[in-house]
Amino acid sequence: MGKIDDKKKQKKAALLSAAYQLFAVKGIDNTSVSEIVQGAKLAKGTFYLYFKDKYEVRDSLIASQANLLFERASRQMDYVLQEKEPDSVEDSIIYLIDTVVDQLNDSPNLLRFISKNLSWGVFSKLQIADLDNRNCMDIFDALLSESNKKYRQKELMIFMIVELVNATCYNVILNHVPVELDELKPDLYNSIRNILHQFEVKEAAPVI
Amino acid sequence: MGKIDDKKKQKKAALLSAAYQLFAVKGIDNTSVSEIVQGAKLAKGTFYLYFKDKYEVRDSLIASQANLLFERASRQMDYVLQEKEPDSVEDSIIYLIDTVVDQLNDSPNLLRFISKNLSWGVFSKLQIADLDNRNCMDIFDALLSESNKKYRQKELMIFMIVELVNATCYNVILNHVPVELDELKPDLYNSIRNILHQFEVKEAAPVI
Amino acid sequence: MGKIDDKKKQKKAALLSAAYQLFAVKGIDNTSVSEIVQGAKLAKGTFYLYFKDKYEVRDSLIASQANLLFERASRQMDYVLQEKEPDSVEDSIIYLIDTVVDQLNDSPNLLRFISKNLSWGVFSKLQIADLDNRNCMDIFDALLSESNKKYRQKELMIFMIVELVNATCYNVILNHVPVELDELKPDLYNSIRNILHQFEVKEAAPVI
Amino acid sequence: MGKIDDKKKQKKAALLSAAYQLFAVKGIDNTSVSEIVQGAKLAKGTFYLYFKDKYEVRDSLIASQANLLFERASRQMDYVLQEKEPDSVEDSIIYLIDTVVDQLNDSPNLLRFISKNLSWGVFSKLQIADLDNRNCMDIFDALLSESNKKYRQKELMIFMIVELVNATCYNVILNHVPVELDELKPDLYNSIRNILHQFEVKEAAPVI
DNA sequence: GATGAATGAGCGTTCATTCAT
DNA sequence: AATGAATGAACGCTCATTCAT
Repeated sequence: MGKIDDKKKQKKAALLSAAYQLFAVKGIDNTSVSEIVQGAKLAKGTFYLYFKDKYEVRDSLIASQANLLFERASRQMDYVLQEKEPDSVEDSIIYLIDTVVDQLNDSPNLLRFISKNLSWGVFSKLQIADLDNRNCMDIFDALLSESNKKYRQKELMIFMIVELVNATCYNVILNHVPVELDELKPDLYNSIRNILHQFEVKEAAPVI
Repeated sequence: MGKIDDKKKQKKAALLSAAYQLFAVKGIDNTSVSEIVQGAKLAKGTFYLYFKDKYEVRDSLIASQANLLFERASRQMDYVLQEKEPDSVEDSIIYLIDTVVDQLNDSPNLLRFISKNLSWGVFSKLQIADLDNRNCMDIFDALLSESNKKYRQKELMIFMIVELVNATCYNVILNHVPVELDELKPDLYNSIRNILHQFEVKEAAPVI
Repeated sequence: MGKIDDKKKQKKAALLSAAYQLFAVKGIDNTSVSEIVQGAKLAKGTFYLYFKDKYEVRDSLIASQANLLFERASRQMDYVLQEKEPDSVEDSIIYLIDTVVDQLNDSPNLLRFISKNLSWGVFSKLQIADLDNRNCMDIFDALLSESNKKYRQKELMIFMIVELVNATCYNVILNHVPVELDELKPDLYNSIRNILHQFEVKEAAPVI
Repeated sequence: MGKIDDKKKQKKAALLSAAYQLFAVKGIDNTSVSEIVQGAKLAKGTFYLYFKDKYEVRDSLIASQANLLFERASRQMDYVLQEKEPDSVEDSIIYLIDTVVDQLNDSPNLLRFISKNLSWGVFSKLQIADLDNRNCMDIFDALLSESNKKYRQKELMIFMIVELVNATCYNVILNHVPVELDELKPDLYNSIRNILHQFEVKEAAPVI
């Protein structure tokens, strides 16, 4: 019966949602299963019907939240690309990042959760469910390969960009130091453009 | 009597040292007071004579470890500057950062501890005890003011540099992904130079 | 309709069988209702349609398992007695016991379960279903009354024999200490003969 | 300071005593640490200062209780032997067993605890602290070697005797079935004598 | 000042039992 | 009749904190 399955999904979602709030605010280590079930208004035992422990909840959340993040970013990009061809691949990447940054700005919990739990090792292999099971790296790759420019060490380049965005936005959005997000953006995006240039392979001019 | 004070300092130092090792390896949340006093070979009650709780220990450690880090970096720079004038302020800054990065590479515990606990808010106001009570920002400031170039929004610039270094080194040194430190350095330092250029204020050429 | 009753019997049998395996291997206290229904491939709630709790299952199992044990022993004896008259009642009793011991040796689970759960109080009143509702004591009694010898305190005598067999076989069969079953048997059966002699009432020779 | 050590010993003793009562009456599996500390009127955490878990308590109790049992039996024997030389080694062994049986009769908890927890494997290797660290088997051995008779397979013989005593006394003392202890003793001891005879090696009469 | 035995709240986890479906 | 999701009490165990010595 669909009714029961619906209720189960609701319960699981309630647990994930409660855990997400708590993980983002207090961190995983300072969040107890008791607090999670209290937040979800369920009995303690119910938690263990759905998850092995809180770390399984975290893993589930990482996947789903990153999914949401990139899904929304991807949808946004598709919408924009319908309207107007971007001037360059760099512009596209900046636009993609800007969409992500705006999402993080709208949801500090998402930012806190992602920053605290998403290491590069996990991030780079993350599967985005609704995008043909491609991982995050593939999305960047696809964007880059549309360019007529060549890039060396693409993974290192993306790594540097992602870490720079993540680290600076964390402080700026959550603590408002040393500047506000609006003030950061121009210089952040400029730096990203510089990093892209830096990894660009200049081919020798063909000899005539 | 100094002897008693000496003993007290020794005990406090023993607690700090034991806590530092444990915090770096297991994280604060997974370190118990019992483990700290065991490591310091002191009684459990003694801990509470010196610290309110383990979070006070963490705060104390952040200050002292960052102190050590910058003190060493500063000493190293002074030593080098005696030998040879650097070609430019950019070179000096890169050199300073390189010294810090090498220290972090030599002591993963230090890196783990600093990275996880040192927010920009704390960092930017950090007092370096043995350096005329100047804070870390002042050191950069001093270096920059020696240049004949002008920089806008110095704090934002330093913030971006520090966060980029911190975030990339954390992954590269501790997890060896996506590359090894030697491979990261050239591109990391190149990016830093780019950030410096980006914040450089080009003065209008004087009209003759 | 018989079909429904059949299904019910099947389910009850499945629960008993699953419980028996688990009780014998892990002991009652370390066996959960969850494990039993899992073994029986039934839903958790179904258990409570057939039994109040696992202790009722145990009681039910004791009866049925002891039943099986003695039924098989009895069948075996009947079969043998058809062939050849035993030399003496002692021989018959030893033969009966040997049959039981061999069954226990073939099924350590049965031994473990019986030994841990079958007290003398329960055993001595145990009804054997297919044997005219006679209890175990009656079987011994019948055997003994076929003899031309007289025995005093028959119940005490049987008690001592049963306890000696049970206790020694438990250790020897399950733990193989201090000897193996083959090495135990001659001395065990010899001791039983001695116990039988010991309880034999020597009647005064009739005066002529 | 002795005072603190005294208090510690008192606490450990209180825990052992409370556990002993509970283990004997309810069995180990149905006894919780909570109940033990409640019985000892201590806090839950205190339990874990003295024992790893309840199984360590059990092991400690087995050793100490068996020690007490045999120490008392041994003392009693020494006392009696001062008065009068026993007529034979068989008499000595029967006397030793009788002393043990009387102790078990006086303390049903001891009997219940010993019977439920002391397997032959454990028993046969049990070290008696105050008896030159000899184990239980050694005591029997020593008694037997004082005889001018020879016995084969001494371990098997003692095993059969111990198991017979243990099994019969458990039912008779605790459940008063099928007879009372006074009624059991003559036949039990007679059986033991028979077992001893049975294992006695009759040496061939020297040929003249 | 220093100790470490003692505490008890709170953790993660299990499980007998209930009950809506 | 049969199910299995849900419950919450109770488990074993840890640990920050206190306090008599």
